[in-house]
This record gives sequence, C-alpha cells and structure tokens, in this order.
Amino acid sequence: MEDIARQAGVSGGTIYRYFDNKEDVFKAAVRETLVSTVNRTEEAVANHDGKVDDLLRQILGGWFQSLVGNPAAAIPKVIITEATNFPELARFYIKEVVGPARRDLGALLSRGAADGKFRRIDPRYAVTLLTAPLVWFFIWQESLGAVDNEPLDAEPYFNACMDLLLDGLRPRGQTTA
Amino acid sequence: MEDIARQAGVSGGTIYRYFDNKEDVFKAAVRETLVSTVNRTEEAVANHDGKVDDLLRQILGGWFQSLVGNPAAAIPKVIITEATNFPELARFYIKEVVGPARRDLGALLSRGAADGKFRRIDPRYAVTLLTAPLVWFFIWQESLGAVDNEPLDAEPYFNACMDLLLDGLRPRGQTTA
Amino acid sequence: MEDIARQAGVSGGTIYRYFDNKEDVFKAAVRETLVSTVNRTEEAVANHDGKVDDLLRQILGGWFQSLVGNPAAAIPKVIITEATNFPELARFYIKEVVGPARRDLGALLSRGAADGKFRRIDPRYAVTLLTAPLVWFFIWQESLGAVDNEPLDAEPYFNACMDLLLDGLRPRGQTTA
Amino acid sequence: MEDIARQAGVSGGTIYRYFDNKEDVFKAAVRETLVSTVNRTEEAVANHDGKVDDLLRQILGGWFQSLVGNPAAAIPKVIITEATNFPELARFYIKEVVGPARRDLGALLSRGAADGKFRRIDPRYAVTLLTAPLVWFFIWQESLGAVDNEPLDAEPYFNACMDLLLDGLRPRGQTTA
DNA sequence: CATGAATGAGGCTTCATTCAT
DNA sequence: TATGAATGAAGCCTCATTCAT
Repeated sequence: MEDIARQAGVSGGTIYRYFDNKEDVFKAAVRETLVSTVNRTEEAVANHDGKVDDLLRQILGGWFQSLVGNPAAAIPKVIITEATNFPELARFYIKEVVGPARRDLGALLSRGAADGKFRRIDPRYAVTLLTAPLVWFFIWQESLGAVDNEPLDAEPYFNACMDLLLDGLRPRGQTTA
Repeated sequence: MEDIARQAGVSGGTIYRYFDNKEDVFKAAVRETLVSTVNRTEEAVANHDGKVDDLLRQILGGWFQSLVGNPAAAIPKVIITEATNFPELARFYIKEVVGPARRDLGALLSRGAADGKFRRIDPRYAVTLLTAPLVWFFIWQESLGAVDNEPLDAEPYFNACMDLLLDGLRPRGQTTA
Repeated sequence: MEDIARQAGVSGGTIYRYFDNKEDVFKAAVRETLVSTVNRTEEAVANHDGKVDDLLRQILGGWFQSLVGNPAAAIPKVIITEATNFPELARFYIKEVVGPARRDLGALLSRGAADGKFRRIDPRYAVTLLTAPLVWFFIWQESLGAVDNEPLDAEPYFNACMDLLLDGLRPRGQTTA
Repeated sequence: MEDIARQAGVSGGTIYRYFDNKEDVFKAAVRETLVSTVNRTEEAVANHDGKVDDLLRQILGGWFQSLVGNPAAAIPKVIITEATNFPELARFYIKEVVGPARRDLGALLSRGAADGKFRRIDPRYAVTLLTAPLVWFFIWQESLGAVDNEPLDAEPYFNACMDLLLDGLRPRGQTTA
C-alpha cells in the first residue's frame, strides 16, 4: 500500500479516502482495466460476420495488446498472488473477468464448431487452453521474467501462439493453410 | 514456516537447523521435486528413437502427471508468488528448472523440425507455449481454482491440450491424422 | 470528528473554525448540557422551603430527565472513556459538573441532617452514592446496554432508585412512611 | 497492547503467542478476575442460613474487596470503554459476569422478600441499584478520580453504601435497627 | 467562512528469525 | 540436536488535524 501511495504521489493514509481497504484497491484496478476490456468482447462476437478464426485472433490480440507495455500488465500476477489472501477478490475476478471470457469465447468456439471451422472440443478446456499462453506471458514478465536473461518479446510470442493454436484448433483431417 | 514445521512434525526453530532461511526451503522443495523430474528429460530425449511427437507428449505427460495429486503441485504458484520477494530463488528456478526444459524440449523440437515433423518455430517461444497451459493448470488450481465452481479436471484438460498443441505443431499444409 | 461534523451538517474541517481540537468539542458539549443543568440546582436549593426529601427527589429527577431520550445522554460515558486521554477534560468536568453537584447536594444533605430528616453521613460519600445509580444508567445504556437483552427502563428504574435511596437516607430508628 | 506488553516485560509481538487479539486479552482478564469472583457467589447463596442482609453485605463486600488495591480494578472501566469497539466482549461480559450476578443476587433478594426481610422490588432494578455504587467506585477511580483532589476512600465509601442501601431495602413501615 | 483532500503518527497484527535451554 | 518462547520489523488501517482553494 505504501508503494501504491508513493506511485500515486500521495501519503500512505490518503488511499483510504478512496478505497476501503487493500482488497478494494485490487478490485478497482481489475475493474478499470480487465473488466472493461473483456466486456467489449461480447458485442464483437455478436456483430462479427467474417471468418471465425480471424475474429478469435482479433479478440485475443485485443486482450493481449491492451496489457502490453501497460502497468496493468501486473494485475494477472497480483490476482494469482493474492487469491488465497483475498478470496473475495478471487471470486470477483472469476465473476467479472473469467466468466465473460468463458461465455464469449465459448460462444465463438461453438459457432466455429457448428460451421465446421473449429474442432469440437470441450469449451471449458478450450478457453483455458487458448488464454493460458497469453496470461502466462504477463505472469512470467512480472515474476521470473525479471531475472531471466532470455527475454520474451510480446509480438513474436503472440504471433507464434496464435499461429500454432489456431492451426491446432482446425478440425482434424483438414489441411492447414 | 510454522506451517511447514508442523507438516514436517517438528517444532518451529528446528527448520533452521536444516535450512538457512525461507528461501533455502523453497529451493530445497524445488530441488526435490521439479529439478529431478526435469533432469530425467535429457536422457529420454537422447535415447528415444520413435516418433518425435509421441516423445513430446510423453515428456510433457510425465511432467504433468508428476504433479497431479501431489503436494508439490503448489510449487509453481509459490515460485511465481515469491519471485519478486526472493530474486535469488527466481534465478535458481530459471537455472535449474526452466533452463533444462528449454534445452531439452528445444532440442526435441529442433530434431522434429529437421525431420519435417514439426513446423519451424522459434524454440524459445515454442517451449513457453507448450508448457504454459500445463503450468497454468497448477497455478490456477492453487489460486483462483479454489473458488471457481467450474472445476478443471487434470486428465481431460491435459489431453485436450496435447491434441490441440501437437496438431498445431505440425508443419503447415500437412494433413492431420 | 467526521461523524460530529456530519451530524452538524458541515464538512470535516469546519469544526476547527469553531473549536481548537477534539477536547474543546467535548468541553463545549459538557458546557451546553450538563453544566447548565447542574447550575440550576443552586437556586433550587436556596429557594425551596418544602420537605427536604421532596426537593432531593426533584433535583435528581431533573438531572435524570434532562438526559433521558436526549443525545446528551452519551456524554457521561464519553467523559469516563476519554478522561485518561484528555486529563484537562477530566479536570474541567470535575470543576464544572461534579463540583457544583457536590456543593449543592451536599448543602441539601446537611440541611436535612440538621433538621433531623436525613441520617448523618459524610456528604462526599452520600453525594456519590446518590448520583452513582443515576449516572450508571446512562453509562450502561451507552455501553453494555446495547447488547443486553434485558432492557432497563428509565422511569421505573429511577423510581426504584429514589424509593430505596430516600428511605435509606432517613435517620436510623425512624419508621419509614 | 504495547503498554500491556511492557507491563508483562515482553515485546509487542509476544502477546500474540498467548492471545489471538486484543479482544481475547480483555476476555482473559475478565475471566481471570471477575468471573471467578462472581462464580463463588452461587454457593454462598445456597449454603448460607443466617440473616439475609448479612449475606448480602458479605457478598457485595467480597466483590468489592476483591478489586480494591488490585490492578484488576481497571477492568470495569475498560469494559465500559471498549464495549462499543468490541461487542463480542460486551456480550461475553454480560453472559459471564452480569448474568450470574443478576441470577444470584436476584435469588437472594427474592428469598429476603419472601421472608419479609426485604421490600418487594423488581429484582432487575434492585440488582443494578445495589451494584451500581460499587462498580461506580472503580470506574471513577480509573477515570475522573485520577485528577480529583477529593479522594474517595474505599472502605468508608463501601460502608456508607451498605448502611444506606440495606436500610433502604427494608420493607416500608419497618423500624430500622 | 467553508471545504474536503491530504497528512502522518499511532495502533493492531503477522511472521521470519534467533537463542537460551 | 530439538524446542518454543521471544523478538522486531513491516504491513494494514484509523483518525485528529492541517491547509490550499
């Protein structure tokens, strides 16, 4: 909290004029960043009429890019770190961030499967599998990445992920582009 | 530390007769679990002469299974959580766990690429991408998974990961099985 | 202080335009309530020419009733609570509230004793003993009374006190009414 | 807590090896002092076969004397002070101290009334009225008494209280000793 | 004269670590 | 070698008070 206060250029106690407690600060950070991002997904899925894998790449790219070079990139690691200390924060995150992601990406995957564009795969596993490598990037950067001398660059990593995952998502027996 | 002592059936101070400090305990836990697992990979890669994607699945399956239902499954999350508090622990983990994984899986991917079985993809990104969904499973279980009411089962998740990732790894233009 | 300001319908800092500090607010609250009440006692004692125990009951009843159902009923407990934090407040209270009560009730008790209406009893102890059950009522209501499921009603409690105390005050050997 | 630790001759954190938190310290203090005292009352009431007002004086005297010159004399004021900060402490005090006092003294007063020794008076009010002057003594000493230049001596005060209260308790119309 | 944002000291609590036994 | 009591720094939070506007 002291660090946050210093970053904000105020004294320790000042934070408590704006937030009830540490957990409330975390929730606000999530709300201001990830929640708004993830909420833009629903209409993107509803409105899009192009190729389903382009849409998927675009959505995941939007999520990813919204955090690259952004202090908010620290949030996923903070959530993981504090989930056991603040179960209410964990529940909040699941409800406000994970839930919409599951719902919207799940819908997209189902549509793609119905159109024969995506392989049939349990959406719960598929959503986790598609997002894990992207979330992992930020968690890595905020933890082990700080002392790793083999840096991981955001853009090529993202492209490598998308190329491989989207190809892997094609129905079996179908030739890749 | 008190919890660890109790689990070990000794009294609080006794830990310090065997370990210098908390960081040292973490390092020992990593050494006893992940390091030994990852070290078995090198000879598996050297000795194997079958299909390269079967080997890859087998290696990743070995890693994954070694942690499922094992208290050591908590370690990845601890490492992520404590990396900034204990930079020396982070360096140790990168050297002893991440390094060998990069080296051995990287060698395997290179061999597969040379044989035309795997697409050419920067090994640094590929290793991260292949392992991230698996590591993520344990991190999730030890954090948000505790309050998530949509449980993630280890085995089907692992199979979904492998099916998709290994198909995604095939060279472009090649028909999937 | 924030609560007081809100009750007063002003903003936090405004209090400090009218009072030097928290202690000063307490003193003002005492001055506005208890001091004026207790000061009315002197002339009541001087002017009264009826039965001395009726006067005593009337004075104590006036004090008691002035606080029943009044927010000022909180003051005695605040004084007790804050006496060690604000010794100057404690001295003020003794001088402005306790002192007059001792003087005026003491005078009344002396007069009654001279007339053979009251037993001879050290006035310092007698004043404390007569007022303690009444002050205690307000202290109880503002502290333990809040969680007690056997409520104490003001009027019957006061009457029980007066009946018993005034009878107890009669000279020994004298038949009660 | 720092003060308590210093009094105990230990460092701040040490208290928490023995107590969960501040409220727990308060409860322990009550348990070690007032609870044991009040619990001795029940059998005293049951066993006694002498004069009921002697018993009453003896019980109240026992309570009073157990705190005179004892650091535990500070507890009543602490309870009053902290009741709103620690409602659970307030409930504990009512259950463990006030409750037994009400029960045992109430029984004694009922017995005395049945025997024609005491006036008939609502036991809830009577118990409060009988104990208030005694509790008040300790509350006073720990708050305003510290800055009062008219000291209140325990023994004469107690005797004055008992003489007056026990006479007041006699049935109306009965000649005092 | 009023505001309300900011301060910072102080209070409760935790926990890695030490050390006398 | 093992114990477990004790330490003390650090963290979260509150709140009386100040001050620029």
